[in-house]
Amino acid sequence: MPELPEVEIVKEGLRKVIKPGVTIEKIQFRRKDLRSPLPTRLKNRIIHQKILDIQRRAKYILFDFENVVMISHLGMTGTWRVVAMDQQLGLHDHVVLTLSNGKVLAYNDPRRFGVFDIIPKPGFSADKRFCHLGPEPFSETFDVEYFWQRSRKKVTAIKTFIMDQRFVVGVGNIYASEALYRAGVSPLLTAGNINREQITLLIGAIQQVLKQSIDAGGSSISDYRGVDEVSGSFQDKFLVYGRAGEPCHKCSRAIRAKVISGRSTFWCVNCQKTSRKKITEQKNYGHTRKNLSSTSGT
DNA sequence: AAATGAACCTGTTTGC
DNA sequence: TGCAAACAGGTTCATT
Repeated sequence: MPELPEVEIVKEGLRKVIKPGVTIEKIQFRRKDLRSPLPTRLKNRIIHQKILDIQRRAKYILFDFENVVMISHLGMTGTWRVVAMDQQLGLHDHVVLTLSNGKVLAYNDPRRFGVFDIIPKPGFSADKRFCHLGPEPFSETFDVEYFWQRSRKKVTAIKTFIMDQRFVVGVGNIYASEALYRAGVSPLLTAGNINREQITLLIGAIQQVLKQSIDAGGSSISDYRGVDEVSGSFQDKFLVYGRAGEPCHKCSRAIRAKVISGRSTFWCVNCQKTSRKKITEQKNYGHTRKNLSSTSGT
C-alpha cells in the first residue's frame, strides 16, 4: 500500500497525536510476529520513556527515544489509527500503544508484511534495514551525476531500477509508473542506457509526483487511510497506474500494462520512449523508419 | 556480482 | 450464484 507519500502522511498524523514528551504507558503485542518477530524483550526500553520526535526514513516511520529508536514499516497493508473509546480491537490489530495523553494507537496489518521493532541507538546506523538505503528523493545527493554514475552498466529495466531502495528510497510500484510517464521514459528502457537529459526529467518527475501526492494526502486505494481515517485523493490523479486499455491523456492511445520484475507496470507506448537516440534518428532519418520501428520494441 | 523469481500473508476482485 | 484463480501499495531470500 504505502509508498513514500503515504508513509509521510501517516508520520505526520502520528506527530499530531504524539507531541514531544508523550510516553508510552503500555504496549501490547497481540501476536508474536509480523514479517519478523515483535520485540517482546525490548518492550521495557520504551515503556514510560519520552518520545522525543517522530520522523520518516525511506518507507520507515521512526519514533525517536533517548536510547532507542522504535521503527514501523507498513508493508503492503499496514495502518495506524487512533482507537476510539468505545471501539473494539479487530482481528488484525497486532500492536496497541496506550499513550500518557490517554490516546490509544493501534497498528493494523492483515497481510503482516510490515515491521515493528525497537533498535538500541548505538547500533542503529549499522542496522541491516537502514545501512544500505539510498538517498531520500528530495535530498541534494539525489542529483543527475549520482543517478548517472549509479545507473551505468545496469542491465535491469529503469522501472525496476528506480524502485530499488538501495538506489533511491520511497519510490514504489505506483509512483514508478507515474514518474516514468511524466518523464516520457519507457519503463522498459535499460537503466544503463538512460541519458543525462532523461535522468534530469526523471529526477524532476519523481520529485514532482511524490510531492503532489503528499499535498493530496497520499493515494487511497483499497485499504489505505491516514491516522485520522481520512482518505488521500492522489489516486484520482493517476495518469497511467491501473488504466490499462484506457486512453493516454496526451495522445489518446491505449495505456499498456505488462508485468516487469513481478510488478504490474503501466505506460504509454507512444509517449514513453525506450531510447532518446531512436527518437532523434526517426526525425533525422525518416527513410529508415520501418527498420527502426521494428527494433524499437516499446 | 547482478538480476530474476519465489516466498511471505490475507482479503478482494475477476472470470468461468 | 458459486467457486477458484488472479491480484494487491513491499521486502528478503534463493537461484542462476
